[in-house]
Amino acid sequence: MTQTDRRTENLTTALRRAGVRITRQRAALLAVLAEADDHPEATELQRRAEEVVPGISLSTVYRTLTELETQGVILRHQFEGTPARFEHSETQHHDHMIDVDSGEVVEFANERIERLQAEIAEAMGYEIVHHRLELYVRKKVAREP
Amino acid sequence: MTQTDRRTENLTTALRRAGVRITRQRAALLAVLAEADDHPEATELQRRAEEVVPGISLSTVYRTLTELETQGVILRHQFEGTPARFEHSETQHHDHMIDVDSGEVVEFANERIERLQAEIAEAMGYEIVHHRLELYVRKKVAREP
DNA sequence: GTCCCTGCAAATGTTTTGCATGTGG
DNA sequence: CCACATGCAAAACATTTGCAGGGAC
Repeated sequence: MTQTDRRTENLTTALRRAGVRITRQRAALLAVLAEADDHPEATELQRRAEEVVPGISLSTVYRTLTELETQGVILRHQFEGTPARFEHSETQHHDHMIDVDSGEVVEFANERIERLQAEIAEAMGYEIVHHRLELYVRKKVAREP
Repeated sequence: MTQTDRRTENLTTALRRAGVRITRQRAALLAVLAEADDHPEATELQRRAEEVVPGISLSTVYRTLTELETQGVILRHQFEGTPARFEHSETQHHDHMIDVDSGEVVEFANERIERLQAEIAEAMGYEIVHHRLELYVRKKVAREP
């Protein structure tokens, strides 16, 4: 049993305890999400899940993603100009850089930025519920052409 | 002549030079945008513009907003869970805090965060095209109830 | 007068929902 | 078994677009 399988198993148990039935469709999506190290959108997740559950409908994919988001299992990102993209939330908090040319998503974390954000909110009488930091970037060329 | 009027007039001239015809609809939207100190969405801008140009269509509003964004006159923000919201871009760069309870948008600027972002991108071989920092916040209560 | 712009209606793309049927626990 | 999940089709929603007529310059 791989570590990913074990993680998925624990998750499944936790979800069941939370009253979420683990159907074939949901199990497939959980597996797909656990394996994914990119940030796929709903249709891509459907495509990947179909290898296990042919005919899984897009509505079910969306309904499941919403449920998993509610349960805190996954994160939904709305980057500019694309459908929502998803990732499992078992990793450390991080923000995203999006390569505007390739669409590739790179994760990064910076403790100082996090702290500054909290301070700013605090100073204005607010507390942060969540935040969103996205850097839309382009690969640097060694020298101007 | 107010300062807002003067700004709008200069803008109009600049846009005309850029080959953008200033129709009644566009003039109305420019005026509405210049006056607005909030972050209205397209339908709200249509509502406000209708006081000057009754019957202005939503397509025209969207088309104009896209054009003005291209010309660098306005900024389009896609906050979570709402249609796009717009603001004129004549002010200093800033980021946004969104009160999740009221939907109110508060602007803030922080030079250190800006610098950190640039450094992070730089360190990973990228340059920032643009970025997006949104703090979804809640008003702090003096003491837990 | 010439293009560009407008309004309308229809299309688009993503996501949600109503309903009859299927199935996990 | 039965409450909840699914698939399908249709709706919802924000935004864009094709087209015929109108207006800025």
